Amino acid sequence: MPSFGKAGSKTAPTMSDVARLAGVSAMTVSRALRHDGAVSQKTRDKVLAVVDELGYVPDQAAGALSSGRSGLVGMIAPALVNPIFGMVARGLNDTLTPLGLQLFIGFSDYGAEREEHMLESMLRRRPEAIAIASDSRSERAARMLLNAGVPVVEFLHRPATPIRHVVAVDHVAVGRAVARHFAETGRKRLAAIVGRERQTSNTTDRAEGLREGARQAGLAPVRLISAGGPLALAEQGVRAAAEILDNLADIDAVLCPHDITAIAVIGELRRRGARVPDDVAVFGFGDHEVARHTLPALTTIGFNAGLMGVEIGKLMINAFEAARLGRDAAPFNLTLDFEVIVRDSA
Amino acid sequence: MPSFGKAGSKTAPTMSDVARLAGVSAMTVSRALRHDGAVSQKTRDKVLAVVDELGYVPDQAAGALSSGRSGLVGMIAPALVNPIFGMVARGLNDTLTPLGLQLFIGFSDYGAEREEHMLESMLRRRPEAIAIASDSRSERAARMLLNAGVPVVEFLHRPATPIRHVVAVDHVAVGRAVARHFAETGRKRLAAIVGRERQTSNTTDRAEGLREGARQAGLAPVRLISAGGPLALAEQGVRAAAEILDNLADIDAVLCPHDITAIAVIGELRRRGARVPDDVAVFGFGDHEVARHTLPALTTIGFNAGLMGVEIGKLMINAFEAARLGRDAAPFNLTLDFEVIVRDSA
DNA sequence: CTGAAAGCGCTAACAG
DNA sequence: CTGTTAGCGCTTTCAG
Repeated sequence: MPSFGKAGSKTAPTMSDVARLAGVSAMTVSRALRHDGAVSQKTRDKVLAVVDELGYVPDQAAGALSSGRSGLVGMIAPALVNPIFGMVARGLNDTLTPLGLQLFIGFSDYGAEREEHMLESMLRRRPEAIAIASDSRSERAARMLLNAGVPVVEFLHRPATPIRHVVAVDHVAVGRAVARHFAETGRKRLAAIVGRERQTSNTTDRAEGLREGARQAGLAPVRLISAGGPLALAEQGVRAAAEILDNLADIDAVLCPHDITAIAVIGELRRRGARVPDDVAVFGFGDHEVARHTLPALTTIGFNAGLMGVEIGKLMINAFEAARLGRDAAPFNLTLDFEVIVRDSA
Repeated sequence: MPSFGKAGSKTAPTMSDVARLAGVSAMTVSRALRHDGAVSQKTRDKVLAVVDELGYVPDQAAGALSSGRSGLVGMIAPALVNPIFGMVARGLNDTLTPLGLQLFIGFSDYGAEREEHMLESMLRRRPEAIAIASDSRSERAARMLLNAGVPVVEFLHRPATPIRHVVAVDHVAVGRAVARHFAETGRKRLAAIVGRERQTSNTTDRAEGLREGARQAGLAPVRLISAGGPLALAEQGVRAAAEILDNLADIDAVLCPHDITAIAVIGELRRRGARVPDDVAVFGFGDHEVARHTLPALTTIGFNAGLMGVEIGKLMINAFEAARLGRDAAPFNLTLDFEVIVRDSA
């Protein structure tokens, strides 16, 4: 009777346990399991039978250490509860899985400090590529990204000085498109809800576009409503609606950071007696799956978040290929289309 | 000038590089970095200075291999886009972070096969604990969980035969509570939207409770509407509403698997001329942040998903502690409270 | 408080 | 097609 490990011990079987029972070397087990190199069908079958019998699961930490490939791709996003990031993650994951790569996700909770921490713990795992959507970023985090030595893809929002690759939506253009819609539908005094004060983010970019558009259309200057802090999406809407009613009573159109926020704005506005869109037109962002079902149905901006994930993945694959050939992939800058979806709220 | 690695090479600095530059042994660097054992303040400072200068980031694969601790906790959930899981992840993550553990998340997309795959790739990383919410589960997956050798916490739904620990909501009780509400508000013919045919899941459990409650209240037998497949939440609602209008015209109350589904049901019902709640009362699940803001505001079931994550984490910590003492943590079975939140849709 | 030796479980690079 | 040898970069264990 073959023995491996101490009898009755709970330690997981190792590759040499499998090798011994299969009557081959550990190297052959390794090859059989990875479909690497050539292993005769007969040998492979025997190995796989033992693997199955033992319930052997290879230890990837050991494999990673030895091969220098962690099999991990990191993604850092501001929040998991924002479904846009969930969809991006899904698209990215689907693109990476066929390559044997796993997606490792971290949330920064919209904080530069937390993001920096997340990034550092992610780097400890030696990811083979990094996708990151930053809301704000510390200098140290930027430096880490620059020196990561692996492909970095910033997404959703194009930073002023990108690390290298970017897959984004042109948020300024979104803001302009929204301004155009508001102008065409007779709105005069626009407002935009933005995150708290920051260098620049997608909400401030859209606000900037809205401002430009408003100016061009000869409308009053756009008012900014700060949602303040990393609040839940709906909570931001409640605050913003209160702000409009209490301090910005002349506003007749508002652009929200997210559809969920827009729904809350509408709800709160209505609760306090204002009519939507009659008194205030409300514009969402993201075309969340419920946007078409609410009353009023949301006028919003749609873009393909899943595709965004897929494109991020393709960029990474491309960069891997370039690295394999000893080159650096040229910085790639992809702007995804968006769509103005006019429904009933604006 | 000290040298480490090949000049100009892009390989990340290792612990011995740090050690050499700091004039100490690698072991001392290791200790200084982990605040483990005793290192004089002076030595520690010197080490940290070098670490900073080099931008050294320890390789956790090596650490994991050597220490036998991966620093990872795995979580497997059906879908990332369902915000309930995002909130659980957040609570769990917050509980684990202070212990230096990272959460590694995988999505099964509501498929047993995918779940099995996810679980296997997760096991390769040797997680120190596993949280899993299964919609359906293969036998092999169940075996893997049983033999994982680390604490396993099943959550959200209590399976018929739990692996060990469970943190769940009593979905049958939820169903009964909903039936009670429907009965008290004069509804006679109830329906429940459930996932596709499966052994048992939280939607089928709630349907079961609804059925019991209806029977007790002397109402007609509950009709089941199969949402079919791993559809998006809203899409399920659209299908279900169509089913009601086309084939179940006498239904006057419906329980939905999720608030997002409920919103879609209401939207579609209304689009096709039915009134909510007058013709059909619609009950959601989850108390999503928008539930209180929609028109009509959603009547739904609320429970604290973040707390669920926290409790899962506490259970794990408890199990770690037990293991440290050479014992096995007794199976723990936690049922979280829920709340019937009556608003306008039912 | 610090260091030296040994090895975690795998895979790269050669041999045969 | 298969095996051997040598590490990967840390941490454990045991000395000092």
